[in-house]
Amino acid sequence: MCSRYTLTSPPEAVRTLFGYANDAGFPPRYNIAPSQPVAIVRHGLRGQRELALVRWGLIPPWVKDPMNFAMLINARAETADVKPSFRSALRHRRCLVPADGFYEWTGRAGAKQPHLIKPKNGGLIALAGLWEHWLGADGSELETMAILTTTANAEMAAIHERMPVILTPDQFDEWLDCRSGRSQEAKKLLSPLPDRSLEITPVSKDLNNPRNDFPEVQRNMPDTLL
DNA sequence: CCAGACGTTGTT
DNA sequence: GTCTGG
DNA sequence: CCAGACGTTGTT
DNA sequence: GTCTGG
Repeated sequence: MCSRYTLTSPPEAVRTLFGYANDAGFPPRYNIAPSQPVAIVRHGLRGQRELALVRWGLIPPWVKDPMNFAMLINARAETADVKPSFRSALRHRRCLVPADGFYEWTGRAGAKQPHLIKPKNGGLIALAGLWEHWLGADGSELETMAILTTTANAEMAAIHERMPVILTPDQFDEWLDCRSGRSQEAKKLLSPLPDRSLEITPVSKDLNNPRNDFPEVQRNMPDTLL
C-alpha cells in the first residue's frame, strides 16, 4: 500500500523533471496524508502537461454522497482496468504524482514503526496515479486521485507485500497520453520498480501523526529493526 | 430482468 | 470496537 | 496509513 | 455509469 508520502523538492525541480506548462508554488511536505490536497501532473485540454492540485482519495463520478463513501487512496494495478471505480479513470484520466519518497509501516498496533522509501541516490520519483472528476447535484465539484499499487520488489518485500507503481521519465509520455481511450497499453507500464534501486530507512515515530509535517519526521532511526 | 454494490490494506 | 479526519 | 473521536439539544 | 448476484 502507499498511504503517506513526501514531496520536499523545490517547485522548480519538480517542474524541470515533469515538464508541465503552468507554474505553481507549493511548500515542502514531509508527511502527506490521504484527504489532503496534493500536486499531480496530467494532460490538459490541448495535450500539454499541467500541474493540478486535487484531493488524495478518489471519488468515482457515480457516488451520490462523497461524505458517505470511503475514499479510494490506492488502486490495484492488476485489476484497475475492470473495476467500476477505476476503469474509466485508467482509460481517460491517468496522472503522475511527484514525490521524493513514500512511507510504509512495520510492527503491531501501538508499536508502529514507519520507514521512508526513496531512490538510492535521492531525487524525485513519479508515482502512477488516476484522477477523477466528481459533480454534485448542487453543482459542487471535486477533483480527486488514487495511487496505483503493484507487488513489492526485492527491497520492499522485506517490509511489505505491495508498493506504489513508480514510473521513469521515459514512460511519462505514454502514461499521460490518454487520447486512445484504451487502458491495456498503459496497464503494461504498471510493474514494480527494478530491484536494487530503492533504499529503506526507519524514521521517527513522529511521522505517525499526520499533523507532524516537519523535516524531523524523516530523522533516521538506525537502531530500529525492520 | 432488477437491486445493490462499486475499494485496499492488514489483521483476525 | 469502529469510524472520521488528516 | 495513524490519531483521535465516538453525542444531542438548544442557543448564540 | 457499470458490474454482480439473485
